[in-house]
Amino acid sequence: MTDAGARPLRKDAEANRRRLLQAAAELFAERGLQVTLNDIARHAGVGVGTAYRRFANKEEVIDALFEQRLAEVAAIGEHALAEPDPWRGLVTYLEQILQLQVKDRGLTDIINHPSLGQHRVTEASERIGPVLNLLIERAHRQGSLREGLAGTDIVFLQLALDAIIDATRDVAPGLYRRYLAIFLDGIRSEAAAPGPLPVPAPTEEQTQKALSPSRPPPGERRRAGTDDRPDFPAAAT
Amino acid sequence: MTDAGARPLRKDAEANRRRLLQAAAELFAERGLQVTLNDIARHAGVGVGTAYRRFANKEEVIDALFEQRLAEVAAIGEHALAEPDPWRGLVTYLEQILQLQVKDRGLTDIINHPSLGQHRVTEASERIGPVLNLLIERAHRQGSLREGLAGTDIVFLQLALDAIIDATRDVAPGLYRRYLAIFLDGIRSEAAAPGPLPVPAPTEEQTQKALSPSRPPPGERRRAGTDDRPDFPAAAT
DNA sequence: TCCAACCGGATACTGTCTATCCGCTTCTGG
DNA sequence: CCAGAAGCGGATAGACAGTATCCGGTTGGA
Repeated sequence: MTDAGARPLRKDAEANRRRLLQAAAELFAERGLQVTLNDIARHAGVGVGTAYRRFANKEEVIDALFEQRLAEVAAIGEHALAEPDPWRGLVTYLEQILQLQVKDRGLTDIINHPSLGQHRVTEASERIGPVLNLLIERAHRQGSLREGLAGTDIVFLQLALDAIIDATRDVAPGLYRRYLAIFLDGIRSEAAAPGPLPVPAPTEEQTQKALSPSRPPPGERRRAGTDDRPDFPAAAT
Repeated sequence: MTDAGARPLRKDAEANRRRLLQAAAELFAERGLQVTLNDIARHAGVGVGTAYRRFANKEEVIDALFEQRLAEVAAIGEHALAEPDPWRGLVTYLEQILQLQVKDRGLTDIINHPSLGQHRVTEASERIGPVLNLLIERAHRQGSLREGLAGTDIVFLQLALDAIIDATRDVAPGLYRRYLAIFLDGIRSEAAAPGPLPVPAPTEEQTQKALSPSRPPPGERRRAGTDDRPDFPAAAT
């Protein structure tokens, strides 16, 4: 469903389309979904007009990329399901998903503030919800999972960790693993003697920084001309 | 520091000032810090001009209220410190802070997206940081706290829980307690056999709703005339 | 009684993002 | 090789949201 359109675009047009998608992926990952279609165009090194001719609006761009992301997530789920040890499967799932989110701010956006997500949230949960439930069920059968824990719990646990990821991405990108470990210990059935945590505790300075708006959270202010680097030579013209 | 100004305001002016502060507190709690000074004025039943004559901008209003909130939080800290059992003290602290946040969206805003907080974050952490450290230290001496856990960890744990609170405030206001329990179990030293969780797992429907932007997260759209209910009769005029 | 202090709220500004338009350029098939 | 359809760039119009001011009219209190 990627590009099997009705009648083929002209060669340059198709190239620009890909260029835009690529730029959008990068920008979404880097800054989140709030980037402008104009931003994307500039980053892709094409005119705004071109962007709007290819995609009616940002929504369409997101849609075009969303499938990919969703597939990735689903793949992680399958992969986790393939893991012979159920508990390890669950852990792997969380680790991988979260790692993906560290690198892709846009993905986190869809999950946390689905302002642009709407129907996509539904789609996502229909796709990965079942996998999650399987993962949980398996772990329950193994007896490794705390009584009463449901698939939906994982979603909220992920949401919680996301907040940490978001706050620390630029300050201490791996810190979330510390709290993931804590979570996991709170989630397993037989409470093994809690081992050492994987990451050292954040310093007070890191903590401060993580809570400070110096990063570009919602409305970043980038100096002009910093992002209009057309990484690729323009197509036509 | 509340109102001991240089020379007293005229009676009506002072009344309006209080009215504005009151309105601001309500609105911040209900909708977060993103409300407009105009919103506040309308909610207070006074003109915008009046609002701007009393406070140069929203910042000033926040400042005027921030001290109160901070004091509340600090009080919770002290209170927790007074608790004879260190572990219970820590738990109490978290429970009470979080409960406060459920009711006050603005408080959460300052912590999570301090776009308007800045220096306030510093102030806050200077004020409650030490208390937190004492709380932790005490628990460590008791031996009830997991090795290596620091005061800063609590901040991030709180941040994580905040995300859940924010997402579920309107759908399942108490749900966060379920995850608090999980957290706590991941944080204590001797892993007691994990008891039942305090709140049932969220249904899939609740989960969906929590992730849906039907609530007013950043840019709510309220129908006109819904909020311009001057709860109090206007002062002068 | 008088006037400095105050009030309301229309409105001018500002900044941000969306989306279109149109003159020029480039592909492509006959 | 050439015509003209398809495409291109980017200035700019428009929509909106939030900020802040101004000024004619009102009020408190010495």
